[in-house]
Amino acid sequence: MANKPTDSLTTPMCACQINTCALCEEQLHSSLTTAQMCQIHEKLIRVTYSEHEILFHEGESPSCLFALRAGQVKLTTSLPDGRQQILRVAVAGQLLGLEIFKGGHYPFTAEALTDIVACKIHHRDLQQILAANAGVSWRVIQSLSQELDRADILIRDLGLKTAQEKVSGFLLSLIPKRVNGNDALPLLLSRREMAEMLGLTEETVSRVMAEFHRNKIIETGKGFVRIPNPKELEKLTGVGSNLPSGRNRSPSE
Amino acid sequence: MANKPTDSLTTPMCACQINTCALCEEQLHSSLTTAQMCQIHEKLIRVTYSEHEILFHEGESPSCLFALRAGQVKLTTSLPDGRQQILRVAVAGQLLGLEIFKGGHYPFTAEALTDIVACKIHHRDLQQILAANAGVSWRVIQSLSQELDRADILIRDLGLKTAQEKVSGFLLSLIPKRVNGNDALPLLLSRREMAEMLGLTEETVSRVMAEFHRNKIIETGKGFVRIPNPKELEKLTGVGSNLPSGRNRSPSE
DNA sequence: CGCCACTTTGAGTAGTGTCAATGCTGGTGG
DNA sequence: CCACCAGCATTGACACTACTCAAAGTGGCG
Repeated sequence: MANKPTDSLTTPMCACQINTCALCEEQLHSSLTTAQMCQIHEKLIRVTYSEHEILFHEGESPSCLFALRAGQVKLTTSLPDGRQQILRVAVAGQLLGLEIFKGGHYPFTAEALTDIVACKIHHRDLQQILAANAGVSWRVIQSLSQELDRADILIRDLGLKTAQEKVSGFLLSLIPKRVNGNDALPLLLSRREMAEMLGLTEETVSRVMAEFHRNKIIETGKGFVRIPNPKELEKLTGVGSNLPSGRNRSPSE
Repeated sequence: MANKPTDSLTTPMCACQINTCALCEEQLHSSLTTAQMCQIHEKLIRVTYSEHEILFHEGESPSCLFALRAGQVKLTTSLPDGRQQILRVAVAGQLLGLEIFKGGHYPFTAEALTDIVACKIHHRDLQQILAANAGVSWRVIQSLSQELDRADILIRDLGLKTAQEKVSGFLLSLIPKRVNGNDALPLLLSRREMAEMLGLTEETVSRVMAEFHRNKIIETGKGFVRIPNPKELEKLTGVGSNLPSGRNRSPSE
């Protein structure tokens, strides 16, 4: 198995489009019959959004869950006075809106950072599917588990790190798994948005980035960053064990 | 050292203990046969821990998932230099260690804040159970969904709130749903631990608490707080729409 | 060309962290 | 029983990070 997520193989064995949706990728093929998958696909609705469009607002009554196929979505929550926090950025392959299972309202606003392709599904439809297909449940559980893990890392960084550490950690997170040293990395977030993610102000982010630039640790440009030597940045993240001056005292003697 | 797995087998309808474990409460009864439930219970191991005992350490290879039956557990992660962050406090009824489904290692340390009673289950056993019982999967999904929701709230608070707002928000979170006005609420966290949860220092927490005390907003004592008039605190949390001076500028023009 | 959004830079300061000293409390052992 | 100690909490003086306010630079687009 392990066929490419691209629509490569894609023998559309039925009216629906097998193999084209995040909810139905590799890991499900083994556990579902074709009939089951078609049944699922009947409930899926292909949708697209343009950059800056809102998928849904915080506080709205949830109806649908999304499986992102292409593009990135920014998830934000805010305090009543307008201060805004980016919770995470969802990328292709991730599920979005899983929080609705707890009932209540969407706990955040979802805004397209790029043009988006997604499959959405009514959450009661999904609930039925979950009841019938352990494989889908398993996929959902893994997805949630990973989101929670990412959330925990952000909590740690927000709680413990200095501005420098936050920014360098964020920049490092842009580097894809397969390290190809010197490429320019796309940076979809503005300074303000980076600030909203890291619990800083845009001026602080800008200053830290400028300093990194001066020190030849990064090269900046509109919509991208280049990180010639990630090791340099790692020394500044706090997770690389050495730090010049932590914001919170270290409890280790 | 750590655990004393008191495999106390007691009571009900079959050899296993129906109705006594968080994994198997009300919502499951409808969807599982007694036989199925017994099958699950066979895999569960009743364990107890004393206050301050460690259930597992960050970075350890995960073997088990826990369902908390009684007591509270503090989940912490830290940077290599020792700075420590409390991610959340798990209470009775919650599942603990769900993050292991993503594979890898425990992403946090779990330490008993009180004496603990829990059921633990090997994660491959649970995986089998999940594959066979949609009802259990559903329960796990809901639990994860709720944890994620709580994590998001902490992210928001860490990113946006001032020290005052953080502390008042934390204090309000101690009030149980069923409001019984003037009772003393148990406070299991020390000042240091509150600080580790809120991204502050213990001195700052202490000062804010002292100020609240001076202003007659709270009464403090060893191991408890009293909040005579929660409305007063709500005015200081930032979620109550009015705030004297937010730390981050409000982007709302 | 001029407008607008975004970014950068500067000067000043509020809010927290840091360091240090003291007080309080509960447990331990002589 | 009390003296001692260790851990937690409080308080003060001071330092410094990151925020605030302000102004100017940059680049895209009608």
